[in-house]
Amino acid sequence: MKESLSTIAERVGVSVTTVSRVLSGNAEKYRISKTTEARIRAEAERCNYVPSLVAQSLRKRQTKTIGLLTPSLANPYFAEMSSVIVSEVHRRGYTTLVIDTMEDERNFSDGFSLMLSRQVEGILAVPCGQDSRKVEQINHDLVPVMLIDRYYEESALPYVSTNNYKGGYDAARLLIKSGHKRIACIQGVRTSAPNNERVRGYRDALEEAGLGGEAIVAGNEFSIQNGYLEAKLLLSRKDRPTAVFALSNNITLGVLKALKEAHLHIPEDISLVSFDNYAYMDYMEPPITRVSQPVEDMALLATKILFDRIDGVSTGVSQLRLSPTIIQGESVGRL
Amino acid sequence: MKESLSTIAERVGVSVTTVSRVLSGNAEKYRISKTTEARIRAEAERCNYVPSLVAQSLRKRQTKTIGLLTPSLANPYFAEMSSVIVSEVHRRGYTTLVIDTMEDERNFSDGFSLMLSRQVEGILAVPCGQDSRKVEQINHDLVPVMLIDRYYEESALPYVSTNNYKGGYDAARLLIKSGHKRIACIQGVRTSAPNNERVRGYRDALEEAGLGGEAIVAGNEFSIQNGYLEAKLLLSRKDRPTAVFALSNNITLGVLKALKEAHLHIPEDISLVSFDNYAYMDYMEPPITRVSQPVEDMALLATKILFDRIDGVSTGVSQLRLSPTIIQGESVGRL
DNA sequence: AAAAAACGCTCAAACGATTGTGCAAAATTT
DNA sequence: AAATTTTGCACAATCGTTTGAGCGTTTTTT
Repeated sequence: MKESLSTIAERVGVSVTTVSRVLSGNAEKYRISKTTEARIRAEAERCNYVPSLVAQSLRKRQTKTIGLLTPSLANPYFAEMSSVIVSEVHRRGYTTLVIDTMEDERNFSDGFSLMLSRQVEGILAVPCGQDSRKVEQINHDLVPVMLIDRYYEESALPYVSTNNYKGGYDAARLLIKSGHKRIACIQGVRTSAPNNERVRGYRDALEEAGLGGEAIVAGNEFSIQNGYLEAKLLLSRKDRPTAVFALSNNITLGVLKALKEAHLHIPEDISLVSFDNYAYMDYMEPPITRVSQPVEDMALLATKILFDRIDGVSTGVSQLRLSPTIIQGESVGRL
Repeated sequence: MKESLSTIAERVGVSVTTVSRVLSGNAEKYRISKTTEARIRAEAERCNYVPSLVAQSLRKRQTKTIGLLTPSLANPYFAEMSSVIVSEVHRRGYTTLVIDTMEDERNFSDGFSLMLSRQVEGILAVPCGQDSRKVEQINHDLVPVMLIDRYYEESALPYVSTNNYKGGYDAARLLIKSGHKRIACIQGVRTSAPNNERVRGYRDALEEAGLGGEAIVAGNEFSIQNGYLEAKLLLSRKDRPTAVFALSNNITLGVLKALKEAHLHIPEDISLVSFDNYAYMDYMEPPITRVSQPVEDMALLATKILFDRIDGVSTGVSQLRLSPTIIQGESVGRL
């Protein structure tokens, strides 16, 4: 049932070497006769021979495999990213091993070790946690590592990310230009570099407009619940904000729930800008104005750089931030 | 840099065998002295030894790997499914190789071959296309295959799917009980078994209520555009339906767009029931009533059955359909 | 007709692990 | 003190490939 070079060799009556050379397309190079070649090919065909990539990997010392460590496949943002990566890796003749770290630093670290023992030729990872040492050592000594979306602040590890600062800045500018002064920002996890960059952009925009004192930054999780709770608190303030900037799609959903409970309408009573772009946002009432991250480009670029490194094409230090774009909905009112 | 049993053996001054036995935890069994064991462990630790799963796989003839073939990781439904599978497989000490077939039958078939050459011990797949022969042969001769979500009509291949018939039936019943008689159904691809089961359930419910003649089934794709176009057509009929049953979340989004353009409000002017469940549906205006598929349970069950088969625990023919549940929104009006 | 070249294929080692068997030295029993 | 058992480890084959080197035949060259 399970065929190998030797079972074929035996039946055809030649050596394993010859079979290998024929089936790997080197018949000509090693002067195997047309007749022998044909007989071997026929037999391989007949018995449905499939070469063992495991054996090939061992011998050739390349597994044609890359590892992907994502914090949550269930999150559409990372799912889309993974989708692009998996396809692109496949297009290049490699296969992807996927591990979902579930936002856990321990899983992340163990995942790396697993990838190493599986001899992957490169690793694409969305990091969890703050400690970059292990990753740096692996990247330096063993296989190329490429970070996506998140990165370590003080590290030289290459990454591709959204220009989150610009996203935060542009969103805040948009609201300011529409006349808003009390603009609250509901953030996600505070240890995440992208989150902090968004907040920094938001703060700078306010500062620039002479609204530095008005900045309100709340929240600590990229979840619906966090968005809901923080929005509840914001709405109960005496000086209720006139606009909310939600730093993720889930936070936005939570905000929407709170607004609904307070019978507040967008954009008449309050304005809303979200981070992240999903199709459904166009179909909300009203459509949500949002900062769209270039997920596909990020994934493509990260994959390309990783493969360049695998192929030995030096690209120097690459720490890239791609510009987000604003998608206009109708959730921002003029004051 | 790259350590192996032999580099360690050499440095410690023992045989490869001994190192192997110590590091695989069999020191006791093979009477390796405590001192030797300690020296080997220390050296392995020092040089960051990571065993090669590739070499182990070749020798032990088990790769501890399973393959996952999904039609579109970018689709949140399959992303969630994949998320559960990847985690569950990982929990069992295996790793998942992922291929995105992009709904292409050729990719699907090639993906299977790739998985085989990588010697996976089992395959979880959402099939594309109609031809089950290759899959059946592989399942019979080589490695256990388990289908999820979709399945082949006339095949004995094991699968876990939603009870789509019940989903279609229940949704239609719900609308009928609310007084609707002209209930249109917008479907997805007509070669998909789940799609057809949903339609069959819908038809049976209408039939039962004496509305057999009223059935309207339109559409041919699980896309926003299809939902939009078909809804446009439906709305332009003289006998406009009073309710729409959209067979996927994307179709629903398309319907919403068409309704908005026609200035029709849900549920006053028209009712809507969707298939698939996503958090955002609770935050639409109004929240959408929908048929929720038990994605997590399906994924868990499929994975369990696959592993049972890998472990040689016979489970007989398992073709399972799990009941969907209806999540009540406010998108269905009484007539 | 002898020498050289081309032909067609095989040998054997290697990749990095695992594992049944074997064997000398030490410890124990008789 | 001889026989037996236990201890502690090594040998060598194996998994399924790849690959440099080699070797007998046939064909071509001179």
